[in-house]
Amino acid sequence: MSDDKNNDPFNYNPFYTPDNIGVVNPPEFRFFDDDSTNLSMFTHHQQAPHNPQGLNPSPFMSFTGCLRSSVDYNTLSRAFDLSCSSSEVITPNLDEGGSSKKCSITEPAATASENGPLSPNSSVSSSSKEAAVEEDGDNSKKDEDDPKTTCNDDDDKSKKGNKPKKKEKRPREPRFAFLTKSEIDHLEDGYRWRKYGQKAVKNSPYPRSYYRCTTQKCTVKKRVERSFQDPSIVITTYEGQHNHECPANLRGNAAAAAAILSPSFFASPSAIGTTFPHSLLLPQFLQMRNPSRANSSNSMMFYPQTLAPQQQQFQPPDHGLLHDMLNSVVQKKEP
DNA sequence: CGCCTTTGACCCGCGC
DNA sequence: GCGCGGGTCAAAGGCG
Repeated sequence: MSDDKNNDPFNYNPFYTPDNIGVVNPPEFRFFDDDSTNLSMFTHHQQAPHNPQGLNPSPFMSFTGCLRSSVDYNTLSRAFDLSCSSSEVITPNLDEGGSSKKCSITEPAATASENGPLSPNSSVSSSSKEAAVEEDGDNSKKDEDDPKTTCNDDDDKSKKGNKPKKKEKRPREPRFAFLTKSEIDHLEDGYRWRKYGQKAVKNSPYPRSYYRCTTQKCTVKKRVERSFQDPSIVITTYEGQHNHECPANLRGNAAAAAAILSPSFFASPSAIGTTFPHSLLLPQFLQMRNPSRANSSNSMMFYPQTLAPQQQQFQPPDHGLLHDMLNSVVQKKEP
């Protein structure tokens, strides 16, 4: 699937957006979201010229929002809605003719928000495959819901025993990938994760680790892999939405974080006090505030689009998750 | 003892 | 149909 009819893997740039993906101005960073059938690319300008809703103008707010709920469209919408003109979601809907559907971020996000930010049922209505997964909480997600209890009796051999009933294709939840410059693979983001697998990545000396949120009923997963071309880059892919409060916040870490982080940066105190996550953000924050002090040990990657793909030092993983996700995007756009 | 990581095996989708 | 690779399971062991 990731087989690249794409381009030269060594010159591949997942952050390169051909024209029809959407025009963006530097500087910016982007979030990639992929549910394997719907892939969305979020672009966000670092400078929000206008903040109509009085929301936090900081680009980090977007990031924190993403981390908080991983793929909380509602949060994203608010975060990115700093400037409606500059935020957009490109959703190539592979199921519907395959042509990229480009829309304002308010569209999918608003749909989600109508149902509540964390409601697993927040179906994105029509084309919400991801919502379908979460919502009919039944056992379409056999592994998420406490695998031990759900795989009851007989058919726990779901592993080996092929169920007679045709299994519908399990739609994947939307995903977001973050690139982080860090020496440690598993970055602390405030949530508790349990590692449930590790796989070698093809053509990469670095394995990919699979984590699941340890909170009950929470289906969020994340995958962590390291770019083999730039080992200092950690690619973290979140999948799903947290349906609970960030444990770090509950433990009062948020208060500490809020104490450290200047409110002037985060115009919305509530955003900090209740949801701001995590030590992960701190280095980025420090780097932002004082770039000279920040070394590269743990910093969020931003991709100024001023750099042409060929100019960028960082070469994303050829066979990583981003590659997969981006492949679908690029392939969509190529006739 | 509870929680976590490790790791080999298994499942499944996809391309050939 | 087969092989490959990604994703997941679950037993075993480690650690605090």
